[in-house]
Amino acid sequence: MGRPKNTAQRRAQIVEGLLEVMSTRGYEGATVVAIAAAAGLAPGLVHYHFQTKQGILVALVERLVATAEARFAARLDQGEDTPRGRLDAWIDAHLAVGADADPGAVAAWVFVGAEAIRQDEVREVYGRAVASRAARATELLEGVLVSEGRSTARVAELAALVVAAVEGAYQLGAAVPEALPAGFAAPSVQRAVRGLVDAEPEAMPDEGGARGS
Amino acid sequence: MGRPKNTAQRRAQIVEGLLEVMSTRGYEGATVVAIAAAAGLAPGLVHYHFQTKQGILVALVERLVATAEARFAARLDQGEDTPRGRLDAWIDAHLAVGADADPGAVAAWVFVGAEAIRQDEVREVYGRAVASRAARATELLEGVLVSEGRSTARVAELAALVVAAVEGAYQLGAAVPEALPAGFAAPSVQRAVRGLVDAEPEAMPDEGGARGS
Amino acid sequence: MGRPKNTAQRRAQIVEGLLEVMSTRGYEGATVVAIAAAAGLAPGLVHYHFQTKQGILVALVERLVATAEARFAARLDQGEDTPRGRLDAWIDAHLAVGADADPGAVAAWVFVGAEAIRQDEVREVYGRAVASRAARATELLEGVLVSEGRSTARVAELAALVVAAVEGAYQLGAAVPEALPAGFAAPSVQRAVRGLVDAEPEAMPDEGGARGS
Amino acid sequence: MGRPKNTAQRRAQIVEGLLEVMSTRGYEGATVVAIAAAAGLAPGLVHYHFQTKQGILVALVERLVATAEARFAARLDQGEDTPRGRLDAWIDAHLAVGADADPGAVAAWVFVGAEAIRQDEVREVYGRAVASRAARATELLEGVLVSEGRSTARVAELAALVVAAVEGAYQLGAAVPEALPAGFAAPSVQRAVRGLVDAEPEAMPDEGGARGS
DNA sequence: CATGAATGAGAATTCATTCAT
DNA sequence: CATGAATGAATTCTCATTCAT
Repeated sequence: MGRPKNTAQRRAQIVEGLLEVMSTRGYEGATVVAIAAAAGLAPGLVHYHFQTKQGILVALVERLVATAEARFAARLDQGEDTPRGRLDAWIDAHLAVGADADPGAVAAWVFVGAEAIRQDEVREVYGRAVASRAARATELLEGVLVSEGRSTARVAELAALVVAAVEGAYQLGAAVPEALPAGFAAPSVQRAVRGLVDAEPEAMPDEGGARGS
Repeated sequence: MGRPKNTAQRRAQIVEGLLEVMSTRGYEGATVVAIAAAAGLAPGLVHYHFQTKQGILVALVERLVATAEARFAARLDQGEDTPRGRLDAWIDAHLAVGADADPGAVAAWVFVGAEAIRQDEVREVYGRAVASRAARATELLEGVLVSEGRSTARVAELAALVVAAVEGAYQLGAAVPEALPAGFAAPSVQRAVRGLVDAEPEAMPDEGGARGS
Repeated sequence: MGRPKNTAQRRAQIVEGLLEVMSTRGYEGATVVAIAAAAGLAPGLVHYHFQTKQGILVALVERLVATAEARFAARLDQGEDTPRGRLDAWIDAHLAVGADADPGAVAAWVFVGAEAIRQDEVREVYGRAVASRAARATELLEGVLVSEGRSTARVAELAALVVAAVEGAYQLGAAVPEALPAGFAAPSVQRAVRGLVDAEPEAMPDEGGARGS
Repeated sequence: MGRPKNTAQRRAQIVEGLLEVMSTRGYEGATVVAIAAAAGLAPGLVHYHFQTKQGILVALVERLVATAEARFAARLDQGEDTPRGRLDAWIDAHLAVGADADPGAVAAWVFVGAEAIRQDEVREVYGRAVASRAARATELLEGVLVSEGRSTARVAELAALVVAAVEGAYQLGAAVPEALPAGFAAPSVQRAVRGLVDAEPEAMPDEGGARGS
């Protein structure tokens, strides 16, 4: 009785519409009418499924985070299951330009980052995404450091650096891709991380023992 | 006879007004009326000195670039005049949070980066700024690599990484500063760069000889 | 399901609003707010149905042309069906001040003519209107000339003169009606056209024969 | 003592500036800054010599009228001194496209005519110009009619028709010159007037006698 | 749920006019 | 007289949101 709800699908459609429009026009430039058109829906429907435009943006952040995590999971399944392999998979998931790359998503993410400065609700969800990403990077880096007998004292700092480099690569890639050297992407950062890990001092017996045993 | 021109001063005032407003409200949120108010001017005057709002943004990019370069120059004068000292001065000029730090400028720069995706004229001037920054980073890194007998083969890649990390640090610092570990800034990156340099292979006799002799 | 479209009706309303306001205030003086008020609509609605104000003007030109043609058709139905009767009907349709006269439309048409000098799109549609009017005048004059055994060599020139006189009468009638002698209008021009036709030389046997037999 | 006044020259310069700008952009489009630029003056000077922009328009009307009258006077000096010669000279002065023709002035005059509908002060001076033109046309036509022994009963109507045709030719010539047949101008109207004169009935003995004695 | 019209508060930009120098 | 900056009201156009159908 009654028609089956299709709310979830409609919401997803609208979020994709925002992603599409926002990747070239930014958040302010993504009018509700344009979002609806990109989603193939009538404008009025947008506000039936989302109370405000900001709500779509929040949903988009979650969608972008989920996609990146899915990419990581997919790469984990294919790659070597070593600490370094896992870290490389994570970097690759975030920077690769392979088949599942999405330049539009990169641009959209940059706009999300800018909106996070202005809108509290966006800041919150963006902050959670960054924090979760940093936590994952920390965990993966720690695995590598421990497995190579290095000190983990500075792991948070290293993770922050990696996350910052990823965000910065998004920004540059979206705005001025020609400014990046040809082939700059995952391999560059993977190599760099290797250098950073090697630069860490060896672990104190205690430290290594505490975690490794 | 006649009234003296004061365009240069007024333009500077207006640019500062945009910087002030934009650092918290973004570019779209920086209305001409708000800019004028921040500059202490009548709204109509803004368009007497700038044809369009975009023109103010372009002028702001130039102002931000010039300020960063002045900070670098100032640090060069105080620091050690060694390849590493110069590189550290550059990083410090771009990431330090000292007396001449300007959090507003950081946020504004992030918004500039986002606008560069949408507006061709902004992309152009932003692209020039990034390219010049990358060129400077390349030059300084090359100095360090050569002085330490390392290969310069990957210097462009390293420079891009450093520039990306700086942009990313701006983004994170402006939007979610609490996500960065306490004290994350210039020293972190300086340390990391040291690690990256050390990770580079030793220069081939030819290469090193050509430069080192 | 869904809300029915009413664009055609709203557009017509808005065009009438422009006609009303423009007839006394001109095109520049017809602000979108004034047009909306005259149409009994909210200002924002105007730009929902027309992308630009110029678009309303173009639609108005079409409306004015259509009205004049309808007046001509109506007079054709009532009058004698002779070449001269048709020509007189046309002149009357364009210059009469009877029950279906519209002084506002005359003033609006003058403003349209002025805008045609400045705006390409208006020039285009105004040019089409003038050309079609001239073509009709040519056709009707030719009918009269042939039926009276006159040469049609100068028919284009005569038609241009008649069209110019009509445009000029609009201009004078709208701006300085007191400058026109009492009763100046259709009858004057009809009489004058009669004189012009009579002043044409008789048709060459060939010419007359081809058409007149 | 003191510098010599150059007010008259400056006013003339400004009027020419308005003429130049207005001929392509219309009256509203002729901003004070643009007028000043066309006149080679500083914007502030304009309002020193004219209280309002409308004042410049009024002066322009006078300038255009004076120019046309000067053209007529010049042609009178060269042509035959017969009633028909004088009438032809007048038509030629108003419609010729010879060396002293000024397409810009024609367009400007059309804009003046439109402004006359909206602005009382312009209507007044435009009305005077039209009335004086009609009076002159009446006088010249009357001369021809009398000299050819025609009734002058309808002279006012004929004069109005000629003046209307001239205004209409300005309108069409300025907006859609391609709509006029090649060579349409003074000769066409001169020929037409000849036809109109011939179509007038012969004068009653009284009428002719009253004026001719 | 869906459609598309309606609202009204701004947004950037323009500009005649004024005025300090 | 001359210069060019300053003012502020008005203009077109945009758009998130609401709502009738």
